[in-house]
Amino acid sequence: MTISEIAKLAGVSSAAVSRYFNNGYISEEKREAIRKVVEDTGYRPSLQAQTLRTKRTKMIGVIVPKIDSSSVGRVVAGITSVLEKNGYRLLLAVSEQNSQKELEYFTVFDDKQVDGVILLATVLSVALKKKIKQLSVPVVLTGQHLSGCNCVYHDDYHAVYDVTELVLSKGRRNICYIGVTNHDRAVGAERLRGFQDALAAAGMPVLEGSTETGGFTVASGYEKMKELYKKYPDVDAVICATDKIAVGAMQYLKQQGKKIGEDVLLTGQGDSVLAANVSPALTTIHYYYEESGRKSAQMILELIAKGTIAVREIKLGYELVDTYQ
Amino acid sequence: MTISEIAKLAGVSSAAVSRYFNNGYISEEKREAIRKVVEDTGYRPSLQAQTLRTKRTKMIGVIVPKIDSSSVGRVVAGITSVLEKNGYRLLLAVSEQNSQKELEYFTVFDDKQVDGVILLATVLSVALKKKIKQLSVPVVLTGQHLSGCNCVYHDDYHAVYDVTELVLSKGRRNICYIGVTNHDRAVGAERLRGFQDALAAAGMPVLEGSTETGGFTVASGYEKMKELYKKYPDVDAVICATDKIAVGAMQYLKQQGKKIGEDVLLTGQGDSVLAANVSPALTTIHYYYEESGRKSAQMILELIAKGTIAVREIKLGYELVDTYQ
DNA sequence: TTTGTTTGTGAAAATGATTTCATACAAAGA
DNA sequence: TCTTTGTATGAAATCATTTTCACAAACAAA
Repeated sequence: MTISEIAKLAGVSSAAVSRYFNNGYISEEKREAIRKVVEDTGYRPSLQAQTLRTKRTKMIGVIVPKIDSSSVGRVVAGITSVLEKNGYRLLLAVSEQNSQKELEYFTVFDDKQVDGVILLATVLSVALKKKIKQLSVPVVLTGQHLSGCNCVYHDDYHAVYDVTELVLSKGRRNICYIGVTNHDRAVGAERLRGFQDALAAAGMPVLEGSTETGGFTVASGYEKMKELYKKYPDVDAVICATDKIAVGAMQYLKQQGKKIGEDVLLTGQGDSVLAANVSPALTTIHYYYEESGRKSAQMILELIAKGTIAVREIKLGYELVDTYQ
Repeated sequence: MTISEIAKLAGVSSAAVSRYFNNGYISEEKREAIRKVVEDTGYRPSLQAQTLRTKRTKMIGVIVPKIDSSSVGRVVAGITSVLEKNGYRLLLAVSEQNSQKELEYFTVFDDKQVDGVILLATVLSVALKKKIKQLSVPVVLTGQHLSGCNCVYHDDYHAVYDVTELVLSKGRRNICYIGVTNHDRAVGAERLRGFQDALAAAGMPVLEGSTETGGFTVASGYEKMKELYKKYPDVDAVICATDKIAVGAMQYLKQQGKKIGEDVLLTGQGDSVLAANVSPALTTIHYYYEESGRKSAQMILELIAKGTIAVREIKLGYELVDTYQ
């Protein structure tokens, strides 16, 4: 079924049918005739043809570092909920934390494949930043702050600052930290800085070699905890950059006979199902992942609708989930 | 940059340029001229126009019940890996376990939006089955068996049969079961049946009210365990349909002072990160989720390439992960 | 020499919509 | 009365490609 067949059946021109669908001028009489034919035939305009003509694909490209992650899942859920209400669809690309792939997907999306791109970023390489600036479709960055670029991110710094203060307030003094690469500004650099500044503000030195850097996995948490423990057997608290890392650390400490929550306080971040169900449950930080997804989606739709708007950088808050009360 | 501009620059017709890209007849001389111009301009054909003309979108629609799930994540990762190698992209739709939405997405995808659909199914309603049959693009069903329909699924029945035997072999006799709705054939009905048949084969009765049915969440596992415990305070093993459910059950049993792995054996399914990191680690079943994704993707690409082929129903195996040795 | 096959070419049709344009009528305002 | 404005219409152009078609040339087989 094409628009001209519908037009013929309704006794009007194809332009009239197009106007019928796009709120153009159309008399009540013809509107009714078209409505009837459309209803009878179940006709729906071809999206491909619309796209070719209007240059709008009604799709948003979403690039995620990995799919099997609770934080990513929550952000995507937020994005989906907004896009759906607005008749947009989500084209998913999984970069597998490979910056080369990330760039490739950007190129693919630039090719008028999508009307906008939401990037759940980890590492913002120079090449990536450059690409973002020169992309022909609007971009929203989620999870990282990049000044001059539309983004929605979390207050990682203050979150970790607060959780470190919390640990200090419980009298802990031998505090270690397990984080991730500084190339990841939000999860790596900012969280570490929050830890360091909170210690400094309390007049405590950051102990030599008391911070370790590893990957995003349980296994990495385990390994890094092992190394810390060699250097600091009297460690009484460990702040971790993610829940998974904290769970790995917990495994190692338990093996050493440490009682978590008593001998050693352990904190994660992300408020995942995992954090709530290890025992004892992890003290963790709840970030508003769904909200960041919703905000990102709203922002990209706004950018598409209004062309360029003033750059907005949205910082979301957090909640402390304290299980050691 | 359009194909005719390229043609003009290369001194050939637009048809020649099209043939250049699509392996049609073209002389060495012109091929070289076109190659040069294409290289200089960085021209890439418009996907929208190609789609309109060829009716091929180079996209596969993937419908998932939810995104924040480790099993779904793993299947999608498998799908992505195969699609990517073949120049296809993945259009993701999240049904949020809402069968109405599932149907809607099917309709949207049917509209020549995608070249094929992979459905990670939970409940196969009559309406859904009907829709699958009459869809104009090929469909592959993942995670559920539907005879006469291309599908990739797991041997849920024997997996649970085996794990139940394992529990029996450890001398347990008061065994309960927490599952999910029978409307989900694979996770609900088949797994329960495996449990029941294993008991029957061992000459044991399935105790009155010893099987509970709830949702897919930790909270549901907790609640259902509570109810079972009221009826069977001397329960010595609980088989659960998923890891999350098992973790919920574990929480309740621990609160009752039960030692997991001694007083009560507890088994989950899915071999998730969660299962490995609660303590004690859950005995669980590893299903080949990534493989099911890869197989599904291969199948859908084959269906697209060759038109209809003989229906294939692929059953994948499993591994027992026994932590109570 | 004729016939057939393979290779090569560009003009033009086709894909299915939106949008521009030219035109027309009626009502409102000056 | 004359001009403006808003509503309404369909023919035709447009979007960027692939595909069909008609036609040639080259070469082999009959």
